[in-house]
Amino acid sequence: MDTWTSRPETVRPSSPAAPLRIAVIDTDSGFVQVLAKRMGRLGWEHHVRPAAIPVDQLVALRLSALVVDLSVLGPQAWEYLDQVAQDLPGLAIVICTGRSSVAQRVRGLRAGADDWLTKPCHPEELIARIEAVSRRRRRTESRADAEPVRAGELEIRADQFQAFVDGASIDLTRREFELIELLAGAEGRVLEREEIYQRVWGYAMARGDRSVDVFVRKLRQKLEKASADWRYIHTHFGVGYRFAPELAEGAIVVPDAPPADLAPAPRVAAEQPPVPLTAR
Amino acid sequence: MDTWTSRPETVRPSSPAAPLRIAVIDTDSGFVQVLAKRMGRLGWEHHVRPAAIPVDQLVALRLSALVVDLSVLGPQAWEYLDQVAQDLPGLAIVICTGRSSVAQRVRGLRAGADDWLTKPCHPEELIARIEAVSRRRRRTESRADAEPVRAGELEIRADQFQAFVDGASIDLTRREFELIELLAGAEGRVLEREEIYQRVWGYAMARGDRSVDVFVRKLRQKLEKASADWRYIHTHFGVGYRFAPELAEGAIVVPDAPPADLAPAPRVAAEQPPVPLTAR
DNA sequence: TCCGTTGTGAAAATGCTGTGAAAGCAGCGG
DNA sequence: CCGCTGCTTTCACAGCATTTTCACAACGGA
Repeated sequence: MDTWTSRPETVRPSSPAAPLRIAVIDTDSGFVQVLAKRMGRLGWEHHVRPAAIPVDQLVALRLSALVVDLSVLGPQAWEYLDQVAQDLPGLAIVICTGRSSVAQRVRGLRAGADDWLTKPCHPEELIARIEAVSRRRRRTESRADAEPVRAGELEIRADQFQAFVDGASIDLTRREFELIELLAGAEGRVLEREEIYQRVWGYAMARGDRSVDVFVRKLRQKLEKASADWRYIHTHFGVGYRFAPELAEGAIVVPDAPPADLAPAPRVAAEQPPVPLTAR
Repeated sequence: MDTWTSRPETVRPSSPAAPLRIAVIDTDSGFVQVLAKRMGRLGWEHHVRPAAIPVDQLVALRLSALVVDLSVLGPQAWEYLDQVAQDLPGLAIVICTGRSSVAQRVRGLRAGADDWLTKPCHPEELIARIEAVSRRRRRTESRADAEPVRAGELEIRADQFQAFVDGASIDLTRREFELIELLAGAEGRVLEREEIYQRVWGYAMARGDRSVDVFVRKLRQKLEKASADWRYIHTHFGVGYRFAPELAEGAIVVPDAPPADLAPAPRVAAEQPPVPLTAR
């Protein structure tokens, strides 16, 4: 074996980024214990379970990654893997299990697993693989210090889970807030329903689910009531929604400091034809 | 060993999504040959090199993933890995190399490698791991950060599902957009109707289906209205269509700083014979 | 000139989105 | 334990944007 092994093996410190949330499904108490300690020291939140975690509970955990020993799951391992991968497409899955055939590993990876590690393995390698697999994921930046987003007359304050117009709360529910936060954060991009659902609800959208539409309606109602001259959420037919504050047609611009006559482009227009609700 | 191994090991067919672009840096000709054949059959574009590929060349290759045997790189392996990971953060890196220590693997993964596979290994497992890694990679990138394509007066923005002229939306529907996106992406190549249909509609075109023609017409109409001096979509009789922005015959080239008196582009010479729509 | 291919306009079919309301659910105070 | 309350999910329907289909005209190539 040649030279690439010869250089010093300094291990770069792991990034201090946002803490990961990990669940480990395993019964090997020794292994799990070491792992838990290591994750604790890294500041990762972790849950250890000796059996499969139902999908809806997984959703509630809002994990970054799931580590599974397939042998713990018994005969339903593949089924479980399929289901988790399908319902939580954003979740990183690392399989860490005993001896296996190539075909099994291939099957697992194709089913949606992100990595497959064979036991016995060194905990540090597992940690490194979890990191590698989660690297792209920029989960929750702490809401606390996120500065308020302003758009049109709207002010979105992540630290309060609330949006304001003129300093008055719009009175959004949690989901409504998460939705508008996501849309507003996407900065004018069109978001597809599936992506919206996935990121707000935390799991895959069932075919035919209209929740996103319904919440968009509720948002539009509340926004309309509080900030009538503005249109914030635009529909892209067959695609999804886009957030962008725009003055409603027919809205009269009231200047901040009234130089009433040289009026900076009062965009009005008498009888405009009614605006179709869909933008494109 | 228990029951999870007992279920049938049907391997799910890999997704028919966009073909991957892979480079393999390895000197093990036998292994590489098998690999290349397999990738070929999957429709992946692949390059095989017996030595490190300079970073600027890597950029030009526009890869989805890079497979490296570190032992080929010699003493500069780590350095190279660091550099590639840093300069091409969007590139998936799979290390496939001979025996290694845990510390080496950890180091490689921390440095930015997405996976590490130990030789000897089964080509199919490597393929599956490349797929897994690309899958994850692609999820995070999506259309969001794809930069706009410009052609003639046209700007195609994937994140908006829309095309613009002068910053104004052309008002394309979803299918129209997907069609022009495909055509523009093919950059001057002639695409056959079957291929267009297959890639935009997602399934095989029925004999006699005219949808493609109809949508080309709609696109041409909208493009003509917004960007009259340009012809973008060219018909190739008996074959299909080709996208290429070309100044219309008879269009007057308006200089950047227009001499005010010869008027803003009164396009057209008197009766030109109508331009044949078909190019050849 | 003839035949198959492509352009065109409009009708018909499809299926997406907006909407109001009812049904499900979780938390709470009594 | 019960019923209330507010939020979320589901449903059915109306309206209409988009897509598909069709018949026919125009055109390209031999």
